[in-house]
Amino acid sequence: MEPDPLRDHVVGPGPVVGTDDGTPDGHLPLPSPRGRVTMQQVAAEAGVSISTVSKVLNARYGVSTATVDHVTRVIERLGYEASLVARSLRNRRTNVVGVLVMDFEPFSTEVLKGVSDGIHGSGYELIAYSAGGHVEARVGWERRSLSRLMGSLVDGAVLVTPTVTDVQADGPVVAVDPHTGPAGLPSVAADNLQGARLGVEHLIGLGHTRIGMITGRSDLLSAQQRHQGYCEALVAAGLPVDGALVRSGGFDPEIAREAARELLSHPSPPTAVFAANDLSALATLEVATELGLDVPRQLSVVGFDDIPESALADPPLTTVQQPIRQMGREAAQMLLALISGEELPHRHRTLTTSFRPRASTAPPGQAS
Amino acid sequence: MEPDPLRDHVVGPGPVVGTDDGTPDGHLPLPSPRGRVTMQQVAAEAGVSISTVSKVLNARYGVSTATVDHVTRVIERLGYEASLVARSLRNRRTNVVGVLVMDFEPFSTEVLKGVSDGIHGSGYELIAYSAGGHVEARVGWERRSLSRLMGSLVDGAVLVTPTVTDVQADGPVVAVDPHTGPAGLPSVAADNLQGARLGVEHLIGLGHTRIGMITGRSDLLSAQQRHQGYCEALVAAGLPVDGALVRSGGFDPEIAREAARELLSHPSPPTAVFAANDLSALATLEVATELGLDVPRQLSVVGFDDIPESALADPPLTTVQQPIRQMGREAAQMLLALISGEELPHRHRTLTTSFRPRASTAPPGQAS
DNA sequence: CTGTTAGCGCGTTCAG
DNA sequence: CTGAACGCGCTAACAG
Repeated sequence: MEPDPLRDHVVGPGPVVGTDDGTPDGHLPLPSPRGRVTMQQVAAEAGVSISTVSKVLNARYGVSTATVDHVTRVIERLGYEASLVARSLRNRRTNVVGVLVMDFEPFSTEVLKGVSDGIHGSGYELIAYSAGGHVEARVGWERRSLSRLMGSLVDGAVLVTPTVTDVQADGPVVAVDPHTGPAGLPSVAADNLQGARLGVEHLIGLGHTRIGMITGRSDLLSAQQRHQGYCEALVAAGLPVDGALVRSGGFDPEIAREAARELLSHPSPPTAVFAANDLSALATLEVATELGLDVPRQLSVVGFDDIPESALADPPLTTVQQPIRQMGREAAQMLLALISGEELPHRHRTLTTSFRPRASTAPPGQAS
Repeated sequence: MEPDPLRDHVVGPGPVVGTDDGTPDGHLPLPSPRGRVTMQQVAAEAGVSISTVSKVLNARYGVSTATVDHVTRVIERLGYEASLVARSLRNRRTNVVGVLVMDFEPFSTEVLKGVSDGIHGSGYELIAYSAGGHVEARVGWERRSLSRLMGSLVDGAVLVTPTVTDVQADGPVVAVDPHTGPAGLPSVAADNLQGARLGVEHLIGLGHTRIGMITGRSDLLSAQQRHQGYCEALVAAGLPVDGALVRSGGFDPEIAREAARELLSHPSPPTAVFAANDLSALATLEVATELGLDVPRQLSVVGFDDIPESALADPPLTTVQQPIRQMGREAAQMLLALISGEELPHRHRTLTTSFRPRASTAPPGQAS
């Protein structure tokens, strides 16, 4: 525990680690014995055959204790570890589950944490994969990812906000915040309809009558339901549903920013905005600041999700909480059940949402 | 945009998707032609050979336009996508970078977001891998993970809070929040020493004289430096450094909770606690609540990290901010440079920290 | 008890 | 212009 002043103890630049066996131009990537230790090398070093090493690794019967000991020692010394890839190619089972996301943003990473919780202690390892937000493949990324991973790298997968509904699951797959349409995949979702009503009713309760909305990715059930909840709450309060106050934000900060700009530049702008997710709400807050609008005195903003970031906003965002992390946990449990061939008690799980008042909402017209 | 009332449109339980071709007991996992579409099938369907399909996929010369067209169509129709695993095994390059973490907790997921930002538009895909917090392998998990992935699945890796220093990098590797000891790996870190001083000086400035600390994982440079900063700040203010007020929390909520309990049950307990990371600080807040202590009136708490969750705490946590996400970005850039064989301008990058006052600190003795 | 052999799915020569 | 053959690292049958 003796604190030692090692900082900046830089031992010279040294040779860069990079492509040490310079394969000049991707011309002939010879399988030169690089850093990776393979079974081949272990076998050679130990003076046994490859299959013996394999047997030792997998604790198969038919190997003398002496050999086991010897090989084990060599493995230790060489720091050998089986290549996940090679093993996956050979075996049907990999003991790895995947979380497939379009991008690593707050929602998907919260789900990831939940899935991580959910598989804890199950002996499974976890891989999260993102196709990198390639623009060309915004629709259908999950089919691509699934094809690339499922059945070879992972035993099952959790799909976060998939863009299509007809993902022919070649294996155990669970969707979180699923696509709209006849429920195909087993899924976990929040009660978006009720949540949206909670959020909008709060604004109505404060006295707002011109309430705008920035909607989400129109292909997602959640986005549709949040929009529907918005409409229902307005109707229930006897307020008109004005299409001019609704803009699409696509669950995307950039698009939402543009939507907010349009909404707030309206001749008679809304005094409150309900955003379909927190990222859009946060974007709205930024736009409001740009336009010199004071939140919440001149503009109220309500989000949806309650991602951790929303509390960091200025002002802290009033939002509708959905238990994202728990959704991940549930999805993990369903997935594990599917993998082990169990019957699911329910193919679709809906968790309740709750209202989280913070500081981005207030009664209208305090500007005067 | 027509909201449609599809919720709970459950189309009956239906047969579970599970192990459809029931391999009874893992006995003989025959390579039965399962869901996954392979090149073999594409070739058969298109009436060409496998290699032709491969050439079409990789846009190689030597295939007639007609064939290309035909094969492409079949690929489309079958929804074929090359298996990442098989391809990785064959090729040296995979166009995938990895983020290797011990566990998916707030810090590592923030780094993940940063890396994701950093590789955006580079054409690389991103995989995050966690060995699942297997208890047996708490030390040395990174060597294991690295061996399993590097050189076959990923072209390079970002290691988050590695436990050992001698990771013989068989390839491009960058560490975030590195291990203590002579700087081996290229790394990205925050100025922990200064940050810790900022946090403790704040407490001293408020008038605290009995300031406890919950330290971090003693093998990490960051933890050591934060402890050192704590000591230095006390000494600089002429305060005694009391070992009885220091407990190890190991950057782990459970351990930290225990440490906090001990610290606060001390005969003459500290009036303020500086925790080596936010997770520990959050645990301390919980313990304080359990013990009926009012924060910040009876106890002040300062954390370190500024993970998004810290603002959600009750009360919102005063902490030292380190730019975690940016650290991920920097690490990604360094990694990409290493992969493409460039020389690094600097092997070690240190980012500055800043103080984030929130509501978990106040002058001492307001309880009276 | 140990070594040999045959692929897993794909990319890449090298002959037809 | 196309197809057969080989090997990436590993595992599971089958011989020795």
